Amino acid sequence: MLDLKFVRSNPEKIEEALKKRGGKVSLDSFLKVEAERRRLLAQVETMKAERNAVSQEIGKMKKAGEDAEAKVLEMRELGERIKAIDNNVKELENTLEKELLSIPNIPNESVPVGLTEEDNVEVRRWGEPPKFDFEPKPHWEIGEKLGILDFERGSKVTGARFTFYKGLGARLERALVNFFLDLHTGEHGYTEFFPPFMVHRNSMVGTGQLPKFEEEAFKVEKTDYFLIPTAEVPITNLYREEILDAAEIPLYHCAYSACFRAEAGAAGRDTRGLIRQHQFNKVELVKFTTPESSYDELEKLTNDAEDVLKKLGLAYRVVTLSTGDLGFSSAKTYDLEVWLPSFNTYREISSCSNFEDYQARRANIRFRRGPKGKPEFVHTLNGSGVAVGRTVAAILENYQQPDGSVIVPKVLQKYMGVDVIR
RNA sequence: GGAGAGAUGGCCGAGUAGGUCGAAGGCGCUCGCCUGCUAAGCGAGUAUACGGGCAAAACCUGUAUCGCGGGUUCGAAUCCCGCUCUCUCCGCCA
Repeated sequence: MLDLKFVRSNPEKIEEALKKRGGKVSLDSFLKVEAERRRLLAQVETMKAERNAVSQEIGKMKKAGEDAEAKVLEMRELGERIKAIDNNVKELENTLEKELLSIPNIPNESVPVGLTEEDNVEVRRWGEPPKFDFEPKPHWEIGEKLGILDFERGSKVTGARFTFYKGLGARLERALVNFFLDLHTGEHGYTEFFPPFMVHRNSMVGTGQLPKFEEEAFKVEKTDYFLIPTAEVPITNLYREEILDAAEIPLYHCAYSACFRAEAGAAGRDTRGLIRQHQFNKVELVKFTTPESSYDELEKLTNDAEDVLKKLGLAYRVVTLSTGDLGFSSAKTYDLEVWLPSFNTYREISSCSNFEDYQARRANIRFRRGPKGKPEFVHTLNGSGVAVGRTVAAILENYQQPDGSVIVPKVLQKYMGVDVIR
């Protein structure tokens, strides 16, 4: 959410930013409503001031045994008018809040301007895509053949885009979760959390999934709970409505969670394999920082995620998302894309973003620089560290052998207990 | 799921026959004084949001906030209704 005062005084900046994102939005009506709100607010607050003063007088008069009936009647009538205007103001505020919650974040200056992912800018590459002297297979074929992935039974038991992992497949998934968490807690300084997998509506609003993208989320019937689409939601909302000490931040948190996504509008895309599931596992990195350090922290966070792929020996590249491809709440995002032989291209496996104070304002997460400091909004960041299912896909495809077996990357061998899946 | 108790400022904690309570007191914290050092002591200050004044900061001023929402009333931390959460006991359960 953007600062109302900022919107009020810089509407052209916001309109420009929205345009860069590919929307065309005018703030004219918003500003008109906002001006009306302030007009009415000033009016009703003056009336309340009078009521407070006179009510106090009435109290004194009654105590003194005087007749205050005339003033009581007067105030009764004033009260009616106050109530009417109050309702009016509340209505306008609801309208404004709804609008405000639907305005995306303003992209950072350094974000390349463009309307699609074609306009994303590659920042760097690491590693060499493997060369095969045989026709490499897609991971779903490798997995099925090895008997470690069962897509058909996933569909039978639950539905499309759900999968069973079996044997060393299940173990590989678990090994990756442990490896990711051990790496981030052991070498990168993150504190591990295990969050709830459901959150209430306000938390979803806090990180920006709601109100605009409700059709993307799974709602739990008979409750106000949603299945989390990422651990970003519970972890970022950890400190909602809190004021942190400056000495406490930056906070580095990481968490494993299952992630649930309706993938509305993705029909027909990536229908095979592990790339796009309704349920997948992910280890998420979340940071709470000061405003002045958040962009340095974004670089570090991205490096932390990259370290996972380096240690696994998977070729990847880093791209800066263009304004048009940027997520709703993000000011700047780097995507890590891992090489997938069957796609003959790089595919997203991690997304690392700086939200600046956009989520912090929605979730009301602040910090204080000192005993006399005014509360300020923190900056929040997060990134996948990394998506587990897609990593399984990448390992199966990049480490496949002519005989259909798959070599286990060195760092995973102690978790797997074997060095080859066959 | 049943019964009961509770929710007040950074923390603890007073405050119900409704009025001068944004809220006593204590702790903590900040600044100053005092004191060989430390500790102790003394004094002052110490919530947030949204408006208005101001180019802006400082500052001044108004409104709102005693879990959340609504109601009664000239006036609500105090009365009424609904909800949420916490604690205790019982039941159930991995």
